[in-house]
Order: sequence, then C-alpha cells, then structure tokens
Amino acid sequence: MTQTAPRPTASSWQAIRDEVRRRIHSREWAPGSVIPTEVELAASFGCARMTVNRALQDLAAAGLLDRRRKGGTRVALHPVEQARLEIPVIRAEIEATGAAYGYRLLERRLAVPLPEFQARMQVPDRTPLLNVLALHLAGDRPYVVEDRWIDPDLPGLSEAPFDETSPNEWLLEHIPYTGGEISFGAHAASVIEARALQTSVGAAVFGIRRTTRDGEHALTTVDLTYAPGHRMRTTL
Amino acid sequence: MTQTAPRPTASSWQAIRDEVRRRIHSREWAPGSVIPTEVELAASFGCARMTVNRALQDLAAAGLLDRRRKGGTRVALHPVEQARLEIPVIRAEIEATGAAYGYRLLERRLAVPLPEFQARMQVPDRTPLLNVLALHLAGDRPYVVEDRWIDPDLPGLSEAPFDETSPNEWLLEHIPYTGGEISFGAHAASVIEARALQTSVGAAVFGIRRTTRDGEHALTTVDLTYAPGHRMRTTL
DNA sequence: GAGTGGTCTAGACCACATA
DNA sequence: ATGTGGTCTAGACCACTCC
Repeated sequence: MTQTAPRPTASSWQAIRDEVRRRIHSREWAPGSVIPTEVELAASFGCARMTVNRALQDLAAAGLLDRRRKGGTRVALHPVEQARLEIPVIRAEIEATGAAYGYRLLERRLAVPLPEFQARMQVPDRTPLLNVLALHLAGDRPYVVEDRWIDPDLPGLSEAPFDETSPNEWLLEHIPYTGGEISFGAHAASVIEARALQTSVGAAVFGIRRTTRDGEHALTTVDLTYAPGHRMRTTL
Repeated sequence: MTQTAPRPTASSWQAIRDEVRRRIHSREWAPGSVIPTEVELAASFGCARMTVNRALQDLAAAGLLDRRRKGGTRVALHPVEQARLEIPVIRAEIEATGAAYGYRLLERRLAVPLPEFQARMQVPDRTPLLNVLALHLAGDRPYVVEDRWIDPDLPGLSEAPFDETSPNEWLLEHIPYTGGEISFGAHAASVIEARALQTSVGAAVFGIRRTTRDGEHALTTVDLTYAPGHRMRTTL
C-alpha cells in the first residue's frame, strides 16, 4: 500500500473523497481503524496535503470519519447514518406533485393556548397568542392542516390577514429565525383534523411538530397534520 | 459597504461562514440578491480568497447560497430548510433513552414476498427472500417491530441466526452498502403489529420504510413500526 | 516533546456562464 | 471576451493530544 503515484483518476478533492468513501464502504478500511495520515495520502494520490484535507473534512462532516490531532483519522465506529430531509414550503411541496395548490383559512384568533403549546412557546400562563388554523389543498383534495401559534408581537403581523397567504409562507418570507426543533410522529385524527381532511376521527395520520426560534425567543410553533397515507421521503 | 478591514473577529473560515449566515438570516442580504464576490469579501474580511471560498462553499452545501461561475453568489430564494436526521442503530436508540435493550426474534423463514416488497426489492415474481420478523424492547416494553426482507444470497447470512443479534445490527456491521431510500409515515397497526407492540389493532403508529442498496442491487428492505406515541426528533 | 490535523496564504490556472 | 467561482499548490504556523 501507499505507493508513490497510482493517481486513480485526475485528482480533485471530490475524487479523493469518493475514493476514500469507497474504501470505507468496501471495508478496505474497517470501522474503527486508523487510516493513513494526510501526508501519506497526499503522497499516494500525488497531490498537495490541502487537497486531501478538504476531502477528509468533508467525510468527517458527514460522520464517516473521526479525526483527532495527533490521534490521526479513524473510520467512524457506527458510520452514523444520516438522512437529509428537505422541508419545503407547503405550496412548493404540493406543486411538486403536479397538483394545483389551494389554501383555505379556517380560523384566526387571539387566544390562550393549551399548556402543551404554552410550553412549546415558553410563555407564562394565560398569555394570549395568535392562533391560525388553515388547510392546504392539492387540487380539491385536503393535503395538510396547519394549526399554528404565533407570538402576537412579531412585526408586520397585523398586516397579514392570512386569508390569501398561509402563515407557513408568510413567516418564512418575513421573519428571520436562527433555529428550532422539529419532530415527526403519528397520531389518531382529532375531530377538527378529521373534518378538515375529510377522513374519519381516529384515522392514523402523520404529523410534523415544529417550533421556530430567533436565538432563545420562540417565534412560532406549529402542528402540521397530513391526510392519511402521506409519506415523507428521502435518500440515504 | 465593503470597507477595507473591519475584521469582525479573528478570521477563520468558520467565523466568516457564521458572519455570512448572520447577514442572511437578518435579511441584510435578502433572498435572491447577489452578495459581494469572493475577492471583495476577502478584502473586507482582510483574509485570503481561499478562506472566503471555504466559508461560502460550506453555506452552498447547506443550501443557503446559490453559486455560479460568472453569475456570482446569491442568497437562495427559498432558503431550503433542511433537517439532518440521524438514524441510529435501534439498540443505541433505545439505550440512549436509559432503558435496557431487549430483543426477541419472532420469525425467520424463506418465503415469497407480497408484491409490495417484491417491487421494493426489485426481484421477479415468486423469488423467495429471507423474511425476519423481530421485536426490539426498551426495558420490558415493546419499542419497535422490525419486518425485514433480505436477499438470501448475501454472504455470511447462513451463519446469522438472528436469535441474539437483530438483522438491523448484523447487516450494518457486515454488509457494505452505498445508498438507499427511506420514508416516514403513519398507518393503522395491523394484527401482527398490534400483538407485538401490545396495542390495539388500528392504533395510529409511526413507521419507517427503508431499502438499502449496493449500487443498483437491493440488499434488504424493512418496515420499522414503532409503538404508539413514538416521535422522531431533530433540530433545524 | 513530537506527531497529527486545522487553518491560512498568495499566487496560479482552469471552467464555465453570461454579456 | 470577460468576470466569477472551482480548485490546486507549496509552504508555513498553530493547536491539540497522545506518549
């Protein structure tokens, strides 16, 4: 091993990354084992160390490698599997299926949220929040119900009636945020959800629960409940 | 703008990346607009172009920027939201909750799969595959049912009785793969699932459906059905 | 203390897409 | 034709960590 110049193809950090990934997947470099140093790899690939470095950093960011100064680079023990989920704006998600996008505002009111939403929004007891209930349609079929609670002090909110544009879209376009949490699960459709989605109460439905923050401040939290049969897909 | 040396902090490509991300999130650079060129940014940050390049490539990989030669760098129109889901080995997932991991093999047989699984495994009609049905437990509570179909020709499979180690774990440890598909959804618990998970038939359950490949060849496909109430979480 | 990765640099050439 | 990003380089210094 470590000959002076096999140079598998033209060098480029991506080609090196792919070659290293191949050696990992093929078990040529076993999980947990130390792989050659950057200098050695650079010599064997016939390129500069920086080029190898770029490739290995990419794989480390992807969780395939574990790197330590002095300790060298190891193949990750549990090649942590990661799936990158893209979360599109609902309008785009529906239009991508080829169907026409439809939107219907069901309710918009200032109200005191249930304890569960209170906790998610980190507000004290009896603080009123803006609640918006809306339905997104694919063609004429219900696609997803959006049940959202919003900090009523967000700038520009009063000019957003949400009767034409969904909170989903308006918020993404107007309110900067820095992060948040998201979770996926299944639950039995409630009376409200069942009516909006034209299904039966208790039907198994897929739900996304999400809270968006700007720094520490919670901006909005939402429950998205999809019509029965919906699946969220991605590749490994 | 573009002064010669504000130098917000010490330079490092990560600091520059964070600063650029801040300007995007704060709408200082609006979605769709062109941001300064690498050369300009390098001058304004007082560093080499490569350093800026590294930062911008990172943001482009994350979907926040759209870069084109000659066209310059733009803030992505729909700052495509991405969530990175980590998909742990089931054993690790359960142990991370603090519970003891339990495993029970329910069935192991060679059989001809239903059309749905046939399609997922891309095999001709009436091809028998290895089917393994197993239950993973958290403490003494059912956690997830694994219903898996495996290419019976995989090397080493005959020495894997799956009575102590789950297919989930054995496959990850022994069979290299290059990719696959994964999807998430909700369905009503079947009779078999309900019995294994100690819940009622028709209960809303969360399911992961996954197919793993080596190149074009399908290695295995699995339905993971979680006990009611399970949620999969991540951060934005 | 020494070996490894982490990062920066200044310059260079190339590839591509736009004008 | 030209401007922009994409990449490589050779060398350098630093920072961490293992021995």
